Parts: sequence; structure tokens; C-alpha cells
Amino acid sequence: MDGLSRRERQIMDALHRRGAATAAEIQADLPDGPSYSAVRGLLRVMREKELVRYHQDGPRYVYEPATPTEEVRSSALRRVLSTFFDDSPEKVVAALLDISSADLSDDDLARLERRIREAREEGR
Amino acid sequence: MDGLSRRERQIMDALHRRGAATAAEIQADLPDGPSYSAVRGLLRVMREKELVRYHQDGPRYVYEPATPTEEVRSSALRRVLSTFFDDSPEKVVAALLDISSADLSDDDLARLERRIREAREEGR
DNA sequence: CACGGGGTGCTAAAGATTTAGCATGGTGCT
DNA sequence: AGCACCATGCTAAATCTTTAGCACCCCGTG
Repeated sequence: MDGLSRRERQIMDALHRRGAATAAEIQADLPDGPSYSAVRGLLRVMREKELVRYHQDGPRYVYEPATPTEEVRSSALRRVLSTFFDDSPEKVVAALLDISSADLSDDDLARLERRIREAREEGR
Repeated sequence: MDGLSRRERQIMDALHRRGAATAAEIQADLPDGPSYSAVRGLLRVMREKELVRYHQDGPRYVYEPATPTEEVRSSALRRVLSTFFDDSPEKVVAALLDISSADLSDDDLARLERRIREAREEGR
């Protein structure tokens, strides 16, 4: 079985976004309001599949992704890069600016610019 | 029903990557070698759900995504941005450079830099 | 013309996922 | 102690996905 089911993905997303969460918090993040019971059922299965880790926090479990967010993050980015942007980082940056330029201060942009300049200098 | 099933996602990915494809081409792109028949079954359902469009090309159908790639693309990026990068474009750029700096020529980087400078100038 | 090849549609069954609901256990409060 | 509350585990059923396989159609060729 390759890949996650729909709900599993939603849960993993919530977990990566929050870092760690209880069943109730996860439930709150999921679309179409599944029941609490349903969420716990899912989590049980995901525990068995080792998709999530958990540790006890007083009376409840706190879940977190079994594979570190950094890892998943770069493969997610890679996937987007290759399926939607033709493997062109430039296109990603363009889209990124499109999406969020409204929310970017001049400082933010300056920081971006510097990042790239640094990469350039390193590369020579 | 919100979101796609596992196979549906795989198919949509293939379609976005290729722009358009026949059932056989799609099959070739899918993990775990599903049968041709299975692929067509999926496609039939997806047609009904209006996830894909198709048009006849001689004897066969050529499929394409029902919603234009640009749209999906930016929501995919948004999703990654928010679930993995804390809504910080800068972090995305950093990761992007990490992932692909090997493949980026100096020119590429210069182009990136310019893009950002332009955005900056526009914003003032 | 008959046949093979490659496409289509469809149905029905196998398999996964997702859900509800019940049983159980701990904690804190009166 | 007994109750309410909030967790947990589990099973069994509903639902959705995914698959195989058959029937049909069109086209090119021997």
C-alpha cells in the first residue's frame, strides 16, 4: 500500500501543521466534521501502521508524526515542484510571490533576495 | 466527499504533470502497476465526478484535468506553504534552494534574484 | 469477409477505509 | 463512596475505492 488514505492525509497534515496534537485537536482540524470516535479509530490504525507516534500526557495521548516534519516537508515540496512546476524553482518562486506578495513586507523581500544572493555566492 | 482518493490523486498528478494523457499513458505513470482495466474504471468514475475532461482523439480518449492546472497549482502551493512552512515564503525559498541548488546555474539564481527585486520595486 | 488488436462501457465482487457505539478505566468532586 | 467526565480499546457494520472481466464496436489487413 503506497500512500495514505484521504483521512490519513488530512490527519498527517494537521499533525505537521501543529507539530503535535490530541485527538480532539485533530478532530477540530478535519474537514466534514467526522465524529470523535471516527478520529480515534483512524488514529488507532495509524498507530499500528507506525504513521504516528504518541506519548501520554496526563490522561490523554498526544500524537505526532512518526517521520520528522523536515523529511516530509522536502518530499512534499519536491512533489509539488515536479508535478506542478515542471521542476523549475523559478516558477515556484514566481507563484509564491503571486500568492503572498500582499503579505510580504519589504523586509521579507529583502531577506529573500539575500538568501538567493548567498546561494549564488556559495556556488561560485 | 472532500478530497480525492489515493488513486485519484495519483491520476490527477500524472495528468497535471503531462498536461493531457491517454489511459495507457496514465497507467504507465501510476505506482504499483494497476491493470489497464482498473485505470479505466477509475477514469470513468472521475469523469462522472467531473474531475477530468476528455476529448476524442481518433480512436481513443485523451484526458485532462477538469480544473486548470494553474488553479490547482496555486492551491497545492498554498497547502504546502501552510502545512509545512508555517506560511513563510522565506522558508519555502530556503528549502527550495536546499533541494535544488545543485541543479541551479548561476543564471537561474540571477533570474530568481531579479524576480524578487521586481516584486520589491512594485511594492513600493 | 473474418479475424486480431485496441479502444470503449459496464457490472459485480474484493478490499480498504471510515464510522458508530459499546465496554472499560482513571480522576476529581461532593 | 458514588457520580460525571473524559479519556481509552475494540468490534462490527456501512461506505467508498479499486479491481477484474466480459460484451461491444471500429478499423486495418490477410
